[in-house]
Amino acid sequence: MSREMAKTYDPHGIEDKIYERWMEKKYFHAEVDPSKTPFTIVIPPPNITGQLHMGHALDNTMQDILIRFKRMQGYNALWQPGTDHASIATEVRIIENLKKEGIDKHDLGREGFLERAWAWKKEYGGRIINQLKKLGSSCDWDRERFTMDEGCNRAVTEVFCKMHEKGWIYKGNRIGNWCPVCKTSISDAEVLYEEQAGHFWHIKYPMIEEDGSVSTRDFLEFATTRPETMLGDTAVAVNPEDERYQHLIGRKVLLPIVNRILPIIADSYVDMEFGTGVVKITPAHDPNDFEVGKRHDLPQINILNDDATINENGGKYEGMDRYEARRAIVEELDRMGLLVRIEDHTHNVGTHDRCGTTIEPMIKKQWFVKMDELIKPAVKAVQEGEIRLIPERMEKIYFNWTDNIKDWCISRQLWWGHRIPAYYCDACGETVVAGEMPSVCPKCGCRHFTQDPDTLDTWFSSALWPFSTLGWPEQTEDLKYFYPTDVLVTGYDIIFFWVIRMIFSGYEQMGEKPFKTVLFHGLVRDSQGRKMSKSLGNGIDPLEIIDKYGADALRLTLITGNSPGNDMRFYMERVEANRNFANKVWNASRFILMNMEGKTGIETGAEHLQPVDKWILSRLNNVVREVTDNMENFELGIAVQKVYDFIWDEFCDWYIEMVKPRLYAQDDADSQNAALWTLRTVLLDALKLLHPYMPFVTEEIFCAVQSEEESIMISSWPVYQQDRCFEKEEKQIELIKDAVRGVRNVRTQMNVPMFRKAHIFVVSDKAGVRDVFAEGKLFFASLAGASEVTCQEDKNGIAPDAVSVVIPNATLYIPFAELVDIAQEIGRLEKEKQRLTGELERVNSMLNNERFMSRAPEQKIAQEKAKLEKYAQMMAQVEERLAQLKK
RNA sequence: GGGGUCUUAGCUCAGCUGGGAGAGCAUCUGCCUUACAAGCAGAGGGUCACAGGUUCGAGCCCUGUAGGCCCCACCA
Repeated sequence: MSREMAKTYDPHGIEDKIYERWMEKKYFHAEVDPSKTPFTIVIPPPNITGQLHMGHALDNTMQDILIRFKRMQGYNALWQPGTDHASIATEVRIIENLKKEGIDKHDLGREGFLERAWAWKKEYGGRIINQLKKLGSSCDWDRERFTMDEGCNRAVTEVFCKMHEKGWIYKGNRIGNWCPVCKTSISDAEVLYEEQAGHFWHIKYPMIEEDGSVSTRDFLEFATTRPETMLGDTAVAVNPEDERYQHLIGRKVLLPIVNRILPIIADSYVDMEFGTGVVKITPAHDPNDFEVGKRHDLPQINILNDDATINENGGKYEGMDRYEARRAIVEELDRMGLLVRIEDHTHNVGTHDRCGTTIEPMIKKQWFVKMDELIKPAVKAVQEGEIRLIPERMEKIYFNWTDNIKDWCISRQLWWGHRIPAYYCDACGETVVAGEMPSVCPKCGCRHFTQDPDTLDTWFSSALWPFSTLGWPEQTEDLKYFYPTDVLVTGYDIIFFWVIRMIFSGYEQMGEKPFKTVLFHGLVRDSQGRKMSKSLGNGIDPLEIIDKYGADALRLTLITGNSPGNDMRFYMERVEANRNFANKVWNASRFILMNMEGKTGIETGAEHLQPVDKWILSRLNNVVREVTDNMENFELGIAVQKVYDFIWDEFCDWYIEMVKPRLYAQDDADSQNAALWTLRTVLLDALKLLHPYMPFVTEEIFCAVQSEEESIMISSWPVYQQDRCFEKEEKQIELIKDAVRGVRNVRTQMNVPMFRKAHIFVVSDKAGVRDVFAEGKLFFASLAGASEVTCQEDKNGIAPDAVSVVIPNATLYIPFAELVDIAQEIGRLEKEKQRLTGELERVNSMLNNERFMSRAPEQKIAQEKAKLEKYAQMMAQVEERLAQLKK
């Protein structure tokens, strides 16, 4: 039955071997089965550029725990895996690589570039999948999907066309965030604001006199952080309430350098308190100014090229980089005497989250998704509890976003991604949105079209992931059966990017929520609380941890001491502690196997249970119920902590120790069988509870102990059993545990490492208590380290110098002479006496030394005198005890 | 400016709907007891940030104060 088990658990080799067997047996695979209830999780698809990091490890461990738990509970558990094309992240990486070869993406052309991209996907796309496998993830790999595979492409096109038809996708001229390096627009969510030291340039524009001439005396002063944008100014604004400027509203100023006449307008957007209360308005290069411009019907003058150099509207500055132009313009203004002063000013600058470039607000024609209607069911779902967010506070963050929702810019000027299914007639320019290139223009009959060159935001396809992976837009059996999914596990950092968009997409396309629960986790930080990042070099590679300590230890570390939505710090010490736990479980199992070896009557054990056996079974029963409850409520860390404590503390440190005398004695087969049956039963159930967290070590042991069920991962989850509830025995054993702890305390206090012989008298006026000890004599004595236990009603016959231990309803007495191994104790005391003699001599000689007494500070003398007293006292005690013992 | 969150043992953190103050690591003491020294048995260590309030009772609920972290918006 048992194979050779090493003294120390070594995950090397074992994990891979087990994972292979699971794969071969197809345990991860789920098929539609109407007789079973489905439980579905769809993986947050990792980027194909990705390498497994701690965030993935945490995210996927949580999912794997839930999936394994539900699978064991008898659900038809599907964990749908796949990867994300990660449009811009991947494109940036490929461009970097091309750069190393000295190639620009435009040299390759669109087709050539895409070829490279697909080659990249082929080479690296599978890497992270293999890394997920090392972690033990029980995904249904037969169903692996990719956001740009055929099915997902169909889903994307379908959604785009449907929503366009509905008028919810539109193309508009809007001011948006432009990255001059990536040369693409990006959504608001992709902008990171950084505080940067900059300047505040105070500039004045000359007023235009009533007669149309340029004033040489009157100027209007304002401040700006981006002086170069003045090339695109089309107005100057003041607050309509501002008394200082009331009289100027409606008059005009001259825009220097460009020599354009600008109106002075009134708009409440202007803050009277800030700066001079005057703002230059550049509708084409500032989002606020854009809005002001629309309100006042101002012209929009774009002054920048796509690479942020000045365009033809910048006159002599054409071709200059934005920052160069800034310098030059400031100089020129200074020469003209229009520069008032320069202040230092730190302000927030928007940067592109992928490349760090300062973004430039630009007016571009982009595709947008209209959000106001679309978002409604998504708000309602969370409000009404149709979708549950864990922890609950995420709802506030969720609503904070939905309440301030803006239309979603979905077009990107990139090549790697889903190309927008819009076609423009070469002859008349008519736009046709369709699943494929139209053959004839509905307007002019021309047969030549050009497809929109832009691709979609990468989150557009991710938003469809919960149903596109199940076959949508086809109405497949999988879709009907597995959708809506049950839980989504993800980090709170992508709640806006992804979670919300999946929710509204699910309602819009499927008419049904994409998942019932969203379980959020936080970031995994380093031991100093810093975000793990490549630039800091403080990232810990999960694969290295797995290699050194095993996936089980890593998984446990990520799950314990962590609660939903909170960040956690990663400590190597905790990995070690959890590796030790795996080893503990291993050794307990080894012990049980060794004792089961060659025994035949174990199955009859259930008929002869003793109180201790009932105690541990009852405790297990409670743990089963609590752990199951915790897991149903997604309290994974709490659940596994309970399993950990049960196994280590109650099962190993108490039950196994209590049962040893019965296993070693050869005279009572019934008792021994009962113990072995209980050991095996408790071990197997405990392993099952632990399996979702530590799949490998539990499987390895399970297979060694048990051959009836072929794998722990498809075994059935333990359930609470009424007939395993033994309240009376629980109380009894708790009493004995108290007694044992009490005796051990005495032993430590009296410095008696081991009793050679000790007689413990249990005195209680309650017959029931005496019976408990009488019955548990054997293991009580063994745990307390006594050779004999006597239970009696009163103190009669107990030596007067006995040491007492008080527990509820009873007092234990240990005769002093028996407690102490006299020879050993005398030896110890002699040694102590010797030491004290030495100390006393030293102190005495000090205090008798005249020079010391005259020179040492009083404090020091007092100190030494106190010592003298203390030592003398100790000496007296030692001598007294020695005398007592020698008698 | 708006919102969130945290402050519990030396360190890192659990503590669900209010009733026992906990874990891991670290520290100290004693043990090579035939499953495990990656172990066993003990011990020390906390006015649960501060101030009020609700309650028979508060780490947990309410108000305020101080400090830390995060998200959103972004004032030219």
